[in-house]
Amino acid sequence: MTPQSDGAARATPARRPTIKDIARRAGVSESAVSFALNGRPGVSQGTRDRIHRVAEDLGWQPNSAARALSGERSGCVGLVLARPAHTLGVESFFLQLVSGVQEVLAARKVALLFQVVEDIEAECAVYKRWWAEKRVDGVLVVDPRSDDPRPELLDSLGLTSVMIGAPAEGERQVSTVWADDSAAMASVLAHLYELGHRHVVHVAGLPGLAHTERRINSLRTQAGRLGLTAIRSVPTDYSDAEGAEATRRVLDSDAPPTAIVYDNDVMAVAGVAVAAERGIKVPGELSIVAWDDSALCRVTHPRLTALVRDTSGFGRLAAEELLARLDGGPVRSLQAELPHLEPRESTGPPSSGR
Amino acid sequence: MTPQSDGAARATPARRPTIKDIARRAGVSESAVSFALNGRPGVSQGTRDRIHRVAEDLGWQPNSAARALSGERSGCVGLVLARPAHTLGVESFFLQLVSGVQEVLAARKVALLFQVVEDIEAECAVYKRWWAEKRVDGVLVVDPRSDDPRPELLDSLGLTSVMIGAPAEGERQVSTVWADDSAAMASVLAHLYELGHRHVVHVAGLPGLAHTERRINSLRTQAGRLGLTAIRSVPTDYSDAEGAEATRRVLDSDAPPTAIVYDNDVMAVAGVAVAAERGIKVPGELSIVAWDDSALCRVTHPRLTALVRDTSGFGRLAAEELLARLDGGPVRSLQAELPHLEPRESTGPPSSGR
DNA sequence: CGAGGCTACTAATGCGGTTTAGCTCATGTC
DNA sequence: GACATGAGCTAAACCGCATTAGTAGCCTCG
Repeated sequence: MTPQSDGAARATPARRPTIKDIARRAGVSESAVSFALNGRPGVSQGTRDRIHRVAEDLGWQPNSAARALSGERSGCVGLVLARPAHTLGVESFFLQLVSGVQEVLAARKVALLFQVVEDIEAECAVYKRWWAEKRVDGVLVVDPRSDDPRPELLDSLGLTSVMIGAPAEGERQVSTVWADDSAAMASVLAHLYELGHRHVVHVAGLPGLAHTERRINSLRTQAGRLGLTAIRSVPTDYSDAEGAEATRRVLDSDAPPTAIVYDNDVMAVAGVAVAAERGIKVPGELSIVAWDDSALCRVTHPRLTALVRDTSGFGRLAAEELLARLDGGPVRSLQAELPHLEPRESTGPPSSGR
Repeated sequence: MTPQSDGAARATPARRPTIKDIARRAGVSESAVSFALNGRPGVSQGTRDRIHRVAEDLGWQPNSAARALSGERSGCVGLVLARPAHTLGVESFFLQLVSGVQEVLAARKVALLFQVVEDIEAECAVYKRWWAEKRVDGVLVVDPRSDDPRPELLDSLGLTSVMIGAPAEGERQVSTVWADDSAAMASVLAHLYELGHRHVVHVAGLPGLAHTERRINSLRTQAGRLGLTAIRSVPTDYSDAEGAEATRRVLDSDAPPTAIVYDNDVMAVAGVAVAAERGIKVPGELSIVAWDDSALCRVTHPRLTALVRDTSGFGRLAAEELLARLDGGPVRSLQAELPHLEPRESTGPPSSGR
């Protein structure tokens, strides 16, 4: 193969410097370099400084593979998203979460391994493989479920992990970062109650997810407390299609609600579209609340009242807890800041006619 | 620290099996195991089969660090997203792209390292660090710009890479996967022209991006060819806010257009909201086209005519090209399937009054 | 029948770090 | 002045795999 015809040929790139190079230039042994660069005792301050200077000069960075092989850290944490491909990408939640996670990880030079899979079985398989390959030091786990198999698996593998979204069940060595969905639901209902709504429907997300269950339960409890009569939750898969479908069914029922709470922004927007389609005035004849704020909620007409969460802050919190755990910290359960309701134009008093 | 009080303590997890374990169980040397498991010659079929069985039994997986250290592959590719945190997460483009990328990578057991940074300088720093740490074998690069510094950097580092979105400039060793934005813009304009529109505005994306420039140029060319009179492009940052703002300015001008083409779905939806706000009928008084389809385009009222691209297919194509390059394939420039227009309810003939 | 060649395997080395054991020399102690 | 001590450094082993350089045994052939 001639150099000029080989598509993959290129000028030899600069060689990566190693601690051996540093040792030679600084006139010390490789071990001294390792000690100095890792801040361990065994080298004088003078030598230490000299080694640091040389390393800087050479632009040395530790070879992550070598470090992972000898030390026990790979400098990498993982995040798996189990979602069928077609439901991906509409919600802003994940990218925001990830951007928060990154902020914290990047500061500590920890990389994030990301994988999208079809279902939870595939997700578990990924954890097993990552563990066997020693690819990650720990993982962030999203979408906790009621009766979730993952904590047990992660525990048995000894993979340090942080669950994002629901408090831990049982005695697992899994930290948790969660938001108080119950209190949030209570604040949404309080808002609607004050406006005069007595008949509210909750278009919920996937039934298996822990936070869905918590929201549904909270809805029941609050309804009892406030003395609301007709309330119920309708499960969906979070897609715009099912959100619209659920809205149609609910509006077609004998006693349609005066307000609907949607478990994500996409479904809420779909709900607005269905109302528009039928000539139902929002908020005059129907009030709408979206769980999770995003640009979406601001581009509809009317703009949507939404439950605002600091999603990227949530990500930061989770990443910090994971790093703390990797540093030997205890298993903890951390609660994120309580979401607050941002009233906009999609909620108002119900029309007296109904 | 006593075991029972140590939060991080846990039952010793199963030890990872190594090729040494396999060698012992199979009664051969470690090298024989390595040969057998990597499909190299030097072992008889019988021994090969036996080794494979033992490896299977033990649930062996290659330690990625060890492999990266001895072989030259890390089994990992990278993707950096340079976006200010607040503009993240609204577009469906990236998650869809990533999900396509994953499909291909997962099949080959290649991991994806993902990073979100603020700007292109930080992006370049990440490439340098990844290279120095030998963390990735190659990278996928998104959001190509006119006058992009990244191909040169990647080339000098010798980091195998695939640009997603624009054909390569110059003589860089960088493959490209791109869509024909010019032809796509032409098809959008043809559609509007046939409906009778002669005055079209293009609410474009970020001015520095290569595909933005291509779309703008194509708009000019086509306008000349079709004999459209008043046409122009307005740059934005892709956000709903700027999309709405641009729409207001355009509608307030002396000669408002009869149709607007938006460079992404979010801005198009924002445009619909502005029209609704002002009581302008869509498509009666204003036709709207969104570049990129998503759930968003289907939940508005009316539903939006959109330019549909197979985004996850795009991701698959890019990932395949990257793997091919890593296997020694030549630098190529691949064109993705031409986007097609999906006419929905937001486009129609212009009102004669205008 | 011995040289040469092939097959099937083993031993040894290296990748780039970390870590343990050991070594040298100056210092303090009684 | 003999001896323990500790600071400051080096040599060597090791992590788990890939790879190169053998080596032993068998077959072929002049």
